Amino acid sequence: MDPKEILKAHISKTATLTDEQFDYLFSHFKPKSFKKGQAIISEGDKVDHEYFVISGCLKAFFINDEIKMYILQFAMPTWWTSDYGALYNHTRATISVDCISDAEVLCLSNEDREKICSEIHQAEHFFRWRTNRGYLASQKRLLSFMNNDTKARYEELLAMYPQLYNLVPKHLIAAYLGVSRETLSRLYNAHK
Amino acid sequence: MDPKEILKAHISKTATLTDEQFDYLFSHFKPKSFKKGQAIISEGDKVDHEYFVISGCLKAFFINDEIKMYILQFAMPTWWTSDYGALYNHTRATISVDCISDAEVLCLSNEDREKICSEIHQAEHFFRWRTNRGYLASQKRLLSFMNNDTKARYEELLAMYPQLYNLVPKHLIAAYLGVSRETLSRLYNAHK
DNA sequence: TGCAGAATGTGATGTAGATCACCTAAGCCC
DNA sequence: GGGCTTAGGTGATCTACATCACATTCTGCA
Repeated sequence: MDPKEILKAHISKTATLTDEQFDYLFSHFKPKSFKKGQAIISEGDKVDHEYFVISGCLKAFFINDEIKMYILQFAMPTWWTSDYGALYNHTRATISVDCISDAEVLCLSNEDREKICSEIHQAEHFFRWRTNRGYLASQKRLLSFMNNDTKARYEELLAMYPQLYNLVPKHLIAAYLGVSRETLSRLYNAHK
Repeated sequence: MDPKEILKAHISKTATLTDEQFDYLFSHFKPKSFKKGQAIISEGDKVDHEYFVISGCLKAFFINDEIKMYILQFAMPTWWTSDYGALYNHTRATISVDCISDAEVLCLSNEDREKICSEIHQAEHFFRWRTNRGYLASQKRLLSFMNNDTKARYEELLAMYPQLYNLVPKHLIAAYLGVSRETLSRLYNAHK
């Protein structure tokens, strides 16, 4: 399935666009390919695009002063990612994005998104719902952080994204859960 | 300042509505007053409204199996709150909302919001941006949870909302930070 | 105005998970 | 294909915070 069809199927779940409108919208996306390990956004960069994943897996992460990494999001096909804080506030990137595997993405600039949203009401509708889902997911994860211990969060993650177990090295899963790789290792070796 | 003017000032920061459009939009909001301690949404309720705070302070919270409370959000004037998960997915409330002080709010039904969004492009624009800000705040809080210890999060919270220190009992601040009230107490009594 | 319940402080003790140190196995690259 | 880097496992120790227990205000309201 080609990128255009994937995006079309994705958007048509929440918004009704005519073919002309969709073609117009799609004309603002630039396809791009990346190799495993390649950076898409690095800390300190100027950020002016967001990315829609067609294939592969990205991670959006934050590195703190003690060089510890925290993963905010794994981005799988049909997910969107970027440093949205930097993108919307026109500040430098504090969140980085790179490729866990080879990946194809569609790039959309902040400017183009805003232009399209103001020109096509249904596009604005789509982006409202997309953000909405992100907000709900983020709240849910926050609650899980407060309420559950590491083991419960690990199981929750694997129940939600079983593919991750094989696709993603364990120390990245630890960085998503916010625990040390040692603790995670002990965790799933204990109950087998 | 009356509720209508407060909402108008709030919305006009991100969207441009004509007076007629705003009047139409405003006609869908129902003002309501609550007393300190009163519940607005209780676990298990059917949720069909969201709430815009005019005065007072609300809290949105979750109670887990061990009857421990976690506060997702303090809602101050010009903030919006609800159990958005339940509201958008038409499920029963898992998040509750009640009043920390006497409060006035404007109620907007989910149905009316969607109707207005489809009728007025700029209203949809406003709600996209509102959700966006919520999403960014939620991501920031998640990062803070992973990266900072309790003391840093406590100081961050008070730096952001100095009013809270006097307005809100300490055990609620602990419930927001996700620590026990004992730990919080020891924390700010240590460094004085 | 007096008292019941809520809010807060503080000691003692238990524990999940961090950190450090070191080891093994598996990719990957010239 | 040999060496080097990255991923992963495991023991020992340390620490922030939870939990329990109880004392001490504060506060709203009968």
